[in-house]
Amino acid sequence: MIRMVDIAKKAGVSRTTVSFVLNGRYKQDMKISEPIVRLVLETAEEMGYVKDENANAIVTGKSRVIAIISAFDDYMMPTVRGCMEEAQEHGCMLKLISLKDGINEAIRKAIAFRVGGIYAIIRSQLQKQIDPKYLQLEIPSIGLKLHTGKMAFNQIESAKLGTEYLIQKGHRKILFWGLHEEIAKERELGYVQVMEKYGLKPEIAYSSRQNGSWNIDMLDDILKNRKPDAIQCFSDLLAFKIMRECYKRKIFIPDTFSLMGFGHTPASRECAPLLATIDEPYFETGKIMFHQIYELMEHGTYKAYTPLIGTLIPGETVAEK
Amino acid sequence: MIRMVDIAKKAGVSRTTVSFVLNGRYKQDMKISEPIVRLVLETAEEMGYVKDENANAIVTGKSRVIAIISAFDDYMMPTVRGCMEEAQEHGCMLKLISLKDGINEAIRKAIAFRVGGIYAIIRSQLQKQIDPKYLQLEIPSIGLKLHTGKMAFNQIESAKLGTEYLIQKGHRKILFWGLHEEIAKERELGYVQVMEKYGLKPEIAYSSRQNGSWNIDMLDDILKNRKPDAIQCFSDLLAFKIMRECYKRKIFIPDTFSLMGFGHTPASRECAPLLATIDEPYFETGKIMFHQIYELMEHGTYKAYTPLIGTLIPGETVAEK
DNA sequence: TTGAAAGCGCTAACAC
DNA sequence: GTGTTAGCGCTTTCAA
Repeated sequence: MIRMVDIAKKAGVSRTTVSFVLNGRYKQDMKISEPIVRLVLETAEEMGYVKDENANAIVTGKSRVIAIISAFDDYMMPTVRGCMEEAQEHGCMLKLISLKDGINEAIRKAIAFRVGGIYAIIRSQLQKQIDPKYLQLEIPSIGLKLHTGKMAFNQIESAKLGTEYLIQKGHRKILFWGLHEEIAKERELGYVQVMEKYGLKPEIAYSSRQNGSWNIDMLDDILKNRKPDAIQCFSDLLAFKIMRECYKRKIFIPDTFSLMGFGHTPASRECAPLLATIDEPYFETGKIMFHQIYELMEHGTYKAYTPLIGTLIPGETVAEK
Repeated sequence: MIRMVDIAKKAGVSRTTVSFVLNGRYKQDMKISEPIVRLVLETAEEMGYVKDENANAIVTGKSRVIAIISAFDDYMMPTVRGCMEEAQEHGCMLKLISLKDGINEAIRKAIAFRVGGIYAIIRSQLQKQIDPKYLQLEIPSIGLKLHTGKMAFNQIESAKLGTEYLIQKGHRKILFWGLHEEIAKERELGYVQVMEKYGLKPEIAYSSRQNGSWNIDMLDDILKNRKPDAIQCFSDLLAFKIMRECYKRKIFIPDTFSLMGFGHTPASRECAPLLATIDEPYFETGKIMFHQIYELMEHGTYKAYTPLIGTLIPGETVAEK
């Protein structure tokens, strides 16, 4: 591996000169003659010099590495990619740390590598387990303290898009199929607000959790008795369950009723018929994550970003009425 | 950040002693008294000492960081997770480098951080673009040189599982729907071998690429004239396309014909009806990736692993005949 | 403009 | 068993 001294030797200048040139400091403090600057730059290039960022970090005490601590569920790749690409744009790198050995061990690993910042995407349940000594860390972090680091996404406004779309397509009797859980409730709120805005009566059905999935036993009752024009689901996954049940019963969508999901999950792009849904901007979210932690690293503070609003993805499950 | 000297001072011993104790070297070369060992260990623990891995890497010239270079497509999260978890098991960390700025810039970044190893998951197209100077790198790497780093997966044997399953379910007239491309051809081979083993006549249809997807215009002809009991697709994505076309025509699956995919993509777990398919072990693949690069880092060589065979995922698209 | 020298946190050879 | 010392690749202060 070629070092600064090697360049200095070959170019016939001192190590300091090389350092100054390579760090662009010749423009400010130090005035180094144009030809020498060029000579050094060319020699470095020609020798294939690549600065050792670790040595650099040790001496400056500043690292451009950001640790992401998370369970890295399958759907998170776009988020990670967004964060990573934005990081690279700013000369930073991402180090991934899994929660496999617990949150405290994960933090320890981040410290061991003296990362410049930590972004944790973890449940508040885990936040509570963090060893207090890690909460007054010298390393800038987001997501370790309770109720920080929630990814910025406006559930309410995003859900509204779906309801607006259904109404615009001529549906009036729209049922929201939700869950008694925080995020589902926010989406429900968006639905209710739009319905009321149009003077329509909100109708809501709730599933309960049933070993990892949700129970949709009331489907037959809903279709036979409540007969909605359209069903807006709090999530794509629920919509898929409904689609499967309908397929079994040979009930066609959107012939019998229109269907709207939420999430724009990979399956919504492949299923038959293609599911109308709301895209959650995971990639953009990753970018924002980076900007937050970067601001914190650079200026010691970060501003809460305006939560993102999703995008309506029209599909084949919504009929024109 | 607390350092070794701080421990030495507090414990009243020398820096060397601390270093030896903390690196477990007191067991071999140096004999350090039991009470001192304990004293040092306790002091370190109590002061919340975390060794600086970067400083360590600089002086030993060995880094336990592995760079993964890839486009990080959405489906790759399980692979990354498998690799990461296995890495952590062995005290290593993963650094992700995107291909956003090109393969050479990605390699440069890996070098800049003096990573211990590089695993690139890139197309041979990109491998050809690599600056030759990076091919005689001092850093152990897999996937940079042409035709290395292919993830270990036995397409042929995995595809066989699907055909065997269809036959076992009573199907005889099975059509393989493939593509004139390498991986699809391997899967086709598996199908052909099983068909011949049972004395059945292989029948194959080929799609051609059509702006990013595949054309399935021959579907009607196949259903009307060739009338297969079952169709085995070279990939889930093709199966989904077929399912969508059938839905439009109100042709039911598996009533009219059985359908088998390949890949166990997220959509296959949600679509109506649930698609029978072959699981590609991405998580396991990630683990193997780690072991390969780790072996290379530790012993300068790695053995080709026996390619993994997928797992049959029964679904609702295959009927009992 | 340039060079010498100290220092970042750590390892390791060597003498005590 | 323990302390001294040099050195890893880099930055940065201070003189020249």
